[in-house]
Amino acid sequence: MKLSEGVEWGVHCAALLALAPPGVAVRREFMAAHYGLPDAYLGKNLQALARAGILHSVPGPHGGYRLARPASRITMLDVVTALEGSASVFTCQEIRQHGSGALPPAECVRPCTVDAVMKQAENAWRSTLRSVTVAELADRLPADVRKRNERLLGG
Amino acid sequence: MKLSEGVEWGVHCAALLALAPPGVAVRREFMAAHYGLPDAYLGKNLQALARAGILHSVPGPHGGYRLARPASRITMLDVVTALEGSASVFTCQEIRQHGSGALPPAECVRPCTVDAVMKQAENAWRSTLRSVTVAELADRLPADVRKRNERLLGG
DNA sequence: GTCCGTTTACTCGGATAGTCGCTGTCCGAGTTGTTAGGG
DNA sequence: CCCTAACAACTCGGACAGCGACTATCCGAGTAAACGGAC
Repeated sequence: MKLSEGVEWGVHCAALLALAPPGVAVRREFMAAHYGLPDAYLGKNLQALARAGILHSVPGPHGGYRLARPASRITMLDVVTALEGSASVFTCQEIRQHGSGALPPAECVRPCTVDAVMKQAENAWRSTLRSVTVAELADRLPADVRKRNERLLGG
Repeated sequence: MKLSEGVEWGVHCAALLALAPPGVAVRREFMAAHYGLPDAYLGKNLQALARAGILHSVPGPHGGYRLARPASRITMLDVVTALEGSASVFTCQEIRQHGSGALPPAECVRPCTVDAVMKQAENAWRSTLRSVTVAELADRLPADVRKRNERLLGG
């Protein structure tokens, strides 16, 4: 039970792309070098973000990746879901209905309590991630760092 | 990113053990049959719970597992942590300090914003799981089911 | 009848294979900018 | 000088190995009960 390493990469790269001028694509190799990541494998993760409609990929010279919509409309949950899949962390196997102690369907009209608590916990986790946008992550960078990155991406 | 299947087994078995008379151990095979689980592999998970001090294992005839402390003092988080490990779901690799865009240590006095949000989300998740005890799970069973299980375990 | 030693059966525990998904890498498809040639 | 067409370089995209963790299983170590015999 741990998140893929690429989640951290995706969030940081999205926050970095938020500092690029609108419509400008950033090369994959640049982001990989900027954060010291393996170039090819980073592409694997950015692909997933592009498929999810979070990033837009531009091929050819002057190509790269740009945000598919304003950074203020991209939450951390969006990035995590795109990279980890939308499946629940916990999937109830309904073991209460199996084995020698199986409950009859009449007793299982109400959802499994264990599953309910797990879902509630996961919702709390998701809500926290949904409450933070990529734009906010970019804004919370130190001012000088933000300016430096904007200069690197703008030129 | 998904929980081990054994988590569900562990929680249900703990809730079942909460219905057994104090001091009485329940055989592993009984629990496996009760929920339709693979006997040997269930043992692997119960071992982890025993090592974590949640269950107490009793060898020999009339042996089995019993709760190591009152069910009201065992939370779902305890069970999950025992089976999945205490490591964080997200581990910040501090990529902001690596690569060509590495930040100087002076800029990294404050923790990484991404890491902070991830920790906050995970704390929300953990808090929800910590708020429910195994005793409550057992109490929320339908009354007739609870009585039936108590009778199965008591005799 | 009581006590003790042996036997027996039963339970958990760790060590051992199999499978799936994440990690890491490579080369090909597609697009754009460039450049050379002709009008 | 301008237009066109072919070329070349650069970018992402999907297909191909490597590794670790979860899944599944088996047999041995240890224990408590039961049983038989002696006193």
